[in-house]
Amino acid sequence: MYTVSSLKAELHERGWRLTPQRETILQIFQNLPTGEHLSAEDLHVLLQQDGEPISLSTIYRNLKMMSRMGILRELELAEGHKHYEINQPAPYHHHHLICVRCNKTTEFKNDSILKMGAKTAQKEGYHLLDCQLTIHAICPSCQRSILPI
Amino acid sequence: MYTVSSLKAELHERGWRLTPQRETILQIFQNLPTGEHLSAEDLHVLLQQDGEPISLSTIYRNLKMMSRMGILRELELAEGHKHYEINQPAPYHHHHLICVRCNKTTEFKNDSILKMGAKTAQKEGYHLLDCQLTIHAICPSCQRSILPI
DNA sequence: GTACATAATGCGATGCCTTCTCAATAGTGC
DNA sequence: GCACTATTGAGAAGGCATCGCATTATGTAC
Repeated sequence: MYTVSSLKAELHERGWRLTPQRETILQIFQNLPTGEHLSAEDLHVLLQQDGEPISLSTIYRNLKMMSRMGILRELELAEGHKHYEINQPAPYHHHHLICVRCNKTTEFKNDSILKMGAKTAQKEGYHLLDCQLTIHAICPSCQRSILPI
Repeated sequence: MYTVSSLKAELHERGWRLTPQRETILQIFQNLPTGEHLSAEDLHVLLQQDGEPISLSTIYRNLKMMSRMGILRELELAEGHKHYEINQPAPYHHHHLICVRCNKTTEFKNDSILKMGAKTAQKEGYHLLDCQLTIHAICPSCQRSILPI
């Protein structure tokens, strides 16, 4: 599990600082039930409710930073804005099946996908951060409905 | 290859119409070299240069519609806006490796991923439209640079 | 412990991609 | 050819995300 002290170490390596805001954000994601993901706005509201508000600018900046460090995954689901979740190795690592009509999102696991992703990145000399298989499809219920696309 | 007449048939099934604009957009994507993808804006400019301008509203509407029909793939690369390309089966089907620092995007093929995606969709009763493995990583050149994240 | 350099925060303004509204246009079936 | 209505085009509006800058505060050196 990625800890606050490993975050601190990694930040210091680059001459950056550990702030209470960064620590809080990391902890929120660590305590989130597996497979739950938050948008920047969700996180903003959640923190206000918890009585430790963090400005939206800071949230956006740190979500982006933590994604680029490989700590978080940036998900493009179907709602038109990004979602974030903690980035975990197998066997917690998972992927998403999305209905393009009702936006219903289902998780599924498949460890060989992560292996393939790692192999591809390695072959090209890339340092892997995240690897997501996103399936766009139409769910059974939407297939039955006559509603337009 | 998906043709104009199959587009027409599929539109008519739903009570929709084949317009010159839709025909033009489909043809542009069909004639694009494999692996090239366009943003809405790219397409808009391209059409103006070709002397058959189509309004941005219409472009956005039809790109979305054709993605939801499974004709186009909607790609989330790293530039902050969507890109589109024609959706092709194996062995043309491919995936993307993206450097989160310089946004360099590389394609790679792996037919077993499409098979897994199809199997997953089928198992859940979904009608598959598209399946993309997106790898976020840091390219060799950016690993060497000292530049911040 | 104190002081300093500068990274990070918060606020509001700004930007950009995308969607919406609505009158005008044009496919389709009869 | 006519009626019906899906579609288009133009501009306005919306929403997510980023930027600029004054203020705050972390980490380091003394």
